[in-house]
Amino acid sequence: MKCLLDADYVTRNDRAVIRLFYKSESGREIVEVPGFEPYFYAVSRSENKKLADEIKKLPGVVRVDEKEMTKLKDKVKALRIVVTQPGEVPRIRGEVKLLSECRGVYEADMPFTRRYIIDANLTPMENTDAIKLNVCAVDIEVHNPRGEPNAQRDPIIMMSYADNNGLAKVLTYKRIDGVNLGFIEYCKSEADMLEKFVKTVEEREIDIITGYNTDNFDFQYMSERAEKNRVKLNLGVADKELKMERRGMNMGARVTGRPHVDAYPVCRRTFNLPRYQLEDVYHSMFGDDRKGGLQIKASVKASEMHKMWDSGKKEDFETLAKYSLNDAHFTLRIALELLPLEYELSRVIKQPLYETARMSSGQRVEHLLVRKAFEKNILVPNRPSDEEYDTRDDEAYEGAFVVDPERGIHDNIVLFDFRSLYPSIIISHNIDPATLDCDCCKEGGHKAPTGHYFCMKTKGFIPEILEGLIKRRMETKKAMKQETEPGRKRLLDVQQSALKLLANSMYGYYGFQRARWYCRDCAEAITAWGRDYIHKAMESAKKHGFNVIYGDTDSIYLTKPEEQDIQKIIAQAREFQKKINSELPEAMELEYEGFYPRGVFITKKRYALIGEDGKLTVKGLETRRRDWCNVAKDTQKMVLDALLKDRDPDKAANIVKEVVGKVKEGKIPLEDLAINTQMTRSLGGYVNEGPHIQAVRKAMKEGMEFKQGDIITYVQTKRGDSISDRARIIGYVEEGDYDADYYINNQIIPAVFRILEALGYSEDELKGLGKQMTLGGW
DNA sequence: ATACTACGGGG
DNA sequence: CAGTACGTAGTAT
Repeated sequence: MKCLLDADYVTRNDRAVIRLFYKSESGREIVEVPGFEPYFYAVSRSENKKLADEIKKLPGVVRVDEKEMTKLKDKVKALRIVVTQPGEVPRIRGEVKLLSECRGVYEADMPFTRRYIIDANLTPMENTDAIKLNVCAVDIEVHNPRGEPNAQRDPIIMMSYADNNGLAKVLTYKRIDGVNLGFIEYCKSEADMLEKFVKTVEEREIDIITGYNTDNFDFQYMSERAEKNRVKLNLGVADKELKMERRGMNMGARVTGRPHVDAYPVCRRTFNLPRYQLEDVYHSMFGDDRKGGLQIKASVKASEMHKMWDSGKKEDFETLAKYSLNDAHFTLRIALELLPLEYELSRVIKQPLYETARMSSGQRVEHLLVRKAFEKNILVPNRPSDEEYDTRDDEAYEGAFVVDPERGIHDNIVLFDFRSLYPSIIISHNIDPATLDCDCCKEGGHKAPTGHYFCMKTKGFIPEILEGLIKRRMETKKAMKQETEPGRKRLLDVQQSALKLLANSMYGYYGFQRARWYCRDCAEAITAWGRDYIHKAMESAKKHGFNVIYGDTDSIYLTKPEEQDIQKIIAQAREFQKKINSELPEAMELEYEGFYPRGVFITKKRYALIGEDGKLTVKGLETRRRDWCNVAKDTQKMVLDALLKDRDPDKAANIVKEVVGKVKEGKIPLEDLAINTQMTRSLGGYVNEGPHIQAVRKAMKEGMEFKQGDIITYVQTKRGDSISDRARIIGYVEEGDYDADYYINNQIIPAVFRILEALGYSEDELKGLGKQMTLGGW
């Protein structure tokens, strides 16, 4: 019994060798597989032999043979081009593309290891119920006296570690008299600390490394510090060095053989929260229960950290160490909760955990399809070119059904989710790019409300996969009901959720502009059919005496203003749900998603809800970004609280007026007006120089230095012509020297008006200029 | 109107 | 390293 944790390849004697990293009951195992050959496909215009002969002449080509494949609706004899090395593929595919007889190349952009896992039909992360995986969490603290830490200058001061076998410790290299914390392991230096961390991972036989934002911060930072200290971060199995790789615009920290799972992107996908700071996520999952961490609350502001380190005080140092360890504990607990689903997704998609834990829902679907395409000899469509992407972007369709909300505050809201609707529609109407407007069903196909039709004779590739997922889910749910052992039951529950996730992503995939199997007509047909059902559900809700206050794509929000008793409202909603589900086709289901005591609805896609536990769900309104000043962010928060917690719109409006008044009087401290924006490129690299760059240019004349990657903290002053011209680095601004109009009109009002406009307030009124003039007033 | 630039988490 | 996110919003032009 084995569990495939990871895979990569190395090149030996100019040949690629696949390495598979397993964990079994008896320990670790690395299996090497030589002899797997890189290949891709080409399709000729008409003469396969002519094309094959030309390809065979190209250097690096080992051989060319024919393979019968399905290309969308057609059968083609594709040329399978085997080459010497994975790295040769880009060059050879480019040369093949240029041949006049070549119509197109396919599957020439698939990373070698992924190709192997598919072709060899491997499943990663099997047997995680039987083989215990050792999981650790890591967190670092750095010395950051100048705000944003800079790895070239600021050392790591502490590293905390916690694993699922009970070891938790803080590594650090500063000794302070009187400190007696059992969990501290003292190191000689930063370099020694880094090495001790690597040693810990090795000795504890860690299989999965987790952290929070470790892709873009901790490991990136460790990696730079290690280089600076001339030590190697050989965290991987077989002394493989930690490798930072570009994944889109983000980084990924890759540890060979011990998959690194950054819990942050996982949380982003799994939960819908207003913020995703470690503390927020922990509390939303476990409430105030701190048993996962220390009993002591130790919260430290980022800006205080270096002071606490430098002070040399026993208390400061202890607080810092406890805080650090606490974060590792929190991360570990969050990760242990989320990992089972990630393991399951890795199994279903059949790609390594490191990859699947970073995939968006569109990518997950795509990899599943690529795998199934291999099994069915279907030629995988190419990813869209930039031009094709732009075309798809322009043809963005009015797909989703969104009802304009009833603006304002609503009480006692019941939310139903209609998501399984779309999978059912795809299956029952056989919606697939290859069944779309087929030649055989011009009469009698599945006629969509959009005018297109879908084949009745041949089952489509995607509907078939979807049906498989749903059948599997039904079986899993059935088994779950019969299962009595809690551990096994939980496992089945995770399995069915993974299948549900994938099934529910299929519709979105058709409309996903980067999809290989993108199909706008399919997506449109799905929503068109969906509208019929959602309308039906809404009508039925109305008959049951509910108000439909809002609906978007697959969800409906209901209220019953005349009923005060919450239990009765929920009971009646359940009754409605039962009724509608009895009328819907069997596979379709309206699900109860939750009850919200209150919500404020503004426009489509913009609303805020408060749950029974006091948690806010905010959609399309948030200004919690570093390029908004604190005054704007804080005012928005106060407004939402006044509306949702106190149900008092006038209080909300008065808060705004009060803040606006203070801004006008020049009473707001500069730090609350500071705007932070990253300088993402070097100075010469800008075509348009926004406020932060112009502030930088002025400060440079005064002798300050800036470089790419710096976070620019600036204030809008009164001095200058345009907005950009008036921006100044905060250090060159006196208290009170700020552009009140800018802060009112471009920060505070935009942040709150998008909420308060729904309640009938005018901008002028919020600015304290009195009620809006009506025409009658003239 | 269109192009460019930035946000998120982490300390 | 056979691949380079995402969806949205403000400011400049």
